[in-house]
Amino acid sequence: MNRMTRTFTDVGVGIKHVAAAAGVSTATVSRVLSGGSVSPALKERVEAAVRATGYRPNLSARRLRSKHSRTIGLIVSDIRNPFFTALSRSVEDVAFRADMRVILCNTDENPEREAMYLRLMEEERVTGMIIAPTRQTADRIERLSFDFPVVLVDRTGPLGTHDAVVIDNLRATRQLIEHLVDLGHRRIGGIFGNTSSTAVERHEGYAAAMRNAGLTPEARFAAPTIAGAATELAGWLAEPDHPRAFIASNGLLLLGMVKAVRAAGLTIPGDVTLAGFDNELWTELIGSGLSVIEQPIDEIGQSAMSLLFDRLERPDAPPRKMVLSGRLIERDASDPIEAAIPASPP
Amino acid sequence: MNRMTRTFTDVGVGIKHVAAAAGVSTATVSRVLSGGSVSPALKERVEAAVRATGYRPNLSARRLRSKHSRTIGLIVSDIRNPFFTALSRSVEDVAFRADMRVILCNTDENPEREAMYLRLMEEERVTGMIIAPTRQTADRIERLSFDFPVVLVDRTGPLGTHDAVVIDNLRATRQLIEHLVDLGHRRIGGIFGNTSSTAVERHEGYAAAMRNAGLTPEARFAAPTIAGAATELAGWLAEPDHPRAFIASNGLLLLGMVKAVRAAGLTIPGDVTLAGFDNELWTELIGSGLSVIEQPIDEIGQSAMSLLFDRLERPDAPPRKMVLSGRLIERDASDPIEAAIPASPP
DNA sequence: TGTCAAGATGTAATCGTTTTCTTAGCGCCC
DNA sequence: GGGCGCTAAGAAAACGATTACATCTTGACA
Repeated sequence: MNRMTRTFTDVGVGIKHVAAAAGVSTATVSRVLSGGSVSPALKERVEAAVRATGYRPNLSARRLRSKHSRTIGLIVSDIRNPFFTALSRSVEDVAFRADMRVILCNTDENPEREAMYLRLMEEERVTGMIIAPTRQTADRIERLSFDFPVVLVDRTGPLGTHDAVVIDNLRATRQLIEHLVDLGHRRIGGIFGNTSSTAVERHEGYAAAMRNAGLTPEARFAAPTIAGAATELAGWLAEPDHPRAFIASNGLLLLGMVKAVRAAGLTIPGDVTLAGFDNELWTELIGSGLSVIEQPIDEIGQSAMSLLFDRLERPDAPPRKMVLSGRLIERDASDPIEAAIPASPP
Repeated sequence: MNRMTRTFTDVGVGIKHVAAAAGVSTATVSRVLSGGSVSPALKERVEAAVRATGYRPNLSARRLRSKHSRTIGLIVSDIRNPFFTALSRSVEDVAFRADMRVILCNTDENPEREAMYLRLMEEERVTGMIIAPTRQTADRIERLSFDFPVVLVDRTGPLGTHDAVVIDNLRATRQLIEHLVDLGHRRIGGIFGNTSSTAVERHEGYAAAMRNAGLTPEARFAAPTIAGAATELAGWLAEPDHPRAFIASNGLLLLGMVKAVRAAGLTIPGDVTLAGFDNELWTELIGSGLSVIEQPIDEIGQSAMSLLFDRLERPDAPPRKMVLSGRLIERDASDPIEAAIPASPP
């Protein structure tokens, strides 16, 4: 026990040692461990030997032989985005309960990193992969064929080759716009991410809803980060005739917008009303003037895992796209600024 | 290519196919792939064969034979806590650059889950493990010996058997208290988590700093969650003679406290001043009356990985404890309430 | 009582790599 | 020109489990 030199080169006990200790064959040990049929007597002896030797099965060997990795690859584009954090937690939780592990891959919206991680998934022979890809990579993935189920989350490609879980972005954006219109806003700017299909859809929903209401869309695009949105909105607010309401295509952008508003010395909802996606904890703190679409993140993660498991059982079933819906959380500016003012063209 | 039935049972090409395609032995292929010495001619042929066959090395087989898993186990207690999110990102980033993968383990401060994940780390034969354990598990870990380096982050045990990266909690808490005292506060309550060594240290620092200033500590403990702190503080605020300043031992608790204050119809910094740990993005939004200790999270993650790599090279060096320091970010209540009022015993 | 099926156990092949060992070839030096 | 060392390459062992297959025991049933 008190080795004077540690070496970290595993010289641990293997299944052979256990077998020897229990006086049985390795096959029997294996069967005890994986629930094969063995007599109670032997089973007990083996279990005792396992305890006595402190045996830990070597998962690499097990995987190599059994061809089951019991591993889920989770590839997210920005783990600092609370949406993906919550998603990770949800996926990890399901995996844990299914006795599977999760390899965490963070790509920072970088297609090169995505590509490397895709390759890793193949080399790991993962049981399945859950990924929120950039637009670029989504296209690639849809053209590629994998030896394991792939589930796209939050983001999809145009082809729909793989299973997917998304929310109804068009509907959600429409709700958001209608809400702002109800409040009396006529000019509503939008800042959207420039890397994801989700941002694209939300932009489309925004544009459609605006036109539907007889209003003119004013959209700008930014890197999907706090700083990206803050810079973009700061510039916008510096323009003489800027809108008094804005929406953002995700929580990070929304926070960036709040910061920009504050930095410009303006108040919410006094000067500016905001709205956007993700019911992040801090949004509640703003109090009024910041309505959001809450996404059912836990359900997204759980659904993704379900789709994945289903797919393992029916590899040839047609791909399923699961569309969940967001929930509008109204945190109104009680006294909207432009309520009485007629709409003016940009 | 257009298989009519997908099966997900890997029948992929192995190193043998590549070897055959290139007209060489598997040993040569292996050497090409891992940078052994082969003639340029063969090397080229092998690389062509790899490309042509779409060969993906089987990592399980590789690990089994080579005994290097190139895998880091990361065990955090609550991935939804932005501190751990940032830590994960940092660790993942270093791992990625070192061509290693990260297994994500979230324990929800649950010792049973921690135990299962510890076992998993052994079975995975990880290269190393980075863990933020509960107090209970920290004690266990310190008594246990592992076949791989273990680095404790954020939290430690009393024995110091393993490498660790922490911040100077006593100093940080002292800074926090001194700052509040400078602002004129005499009664400062504290809410601390009840699962981590970190919370304990911060409580000790708090108590010491208070006594040092001739003040009476008033500490309470709660589950380290938003709800935990919110409930605790709500009750506290309902008491007739409660403090007007509070500190929290982490960001989650701090947010819970903000919510409780708001829910009680009180204002920050008007009625209550808060302070605590973790410079989370939302804290800035409060503006005034909420000072925080910013932790160098990226550096913590990077240092943990460094300690781990160092340990691999010198297994027998004495354990190192790396103590980083937090930075006080003052967001003052400019006009502290009790400034002119003499201290009153609780 | 003999046959057969079913269940328990052991033997040995196997998974896909890396690595050790061997051999072949080549240049160098005395 | 023979011995020596060095490098490139292949053959085969090894990694540690699972599992196909063979063997043996036992009980049921005709």
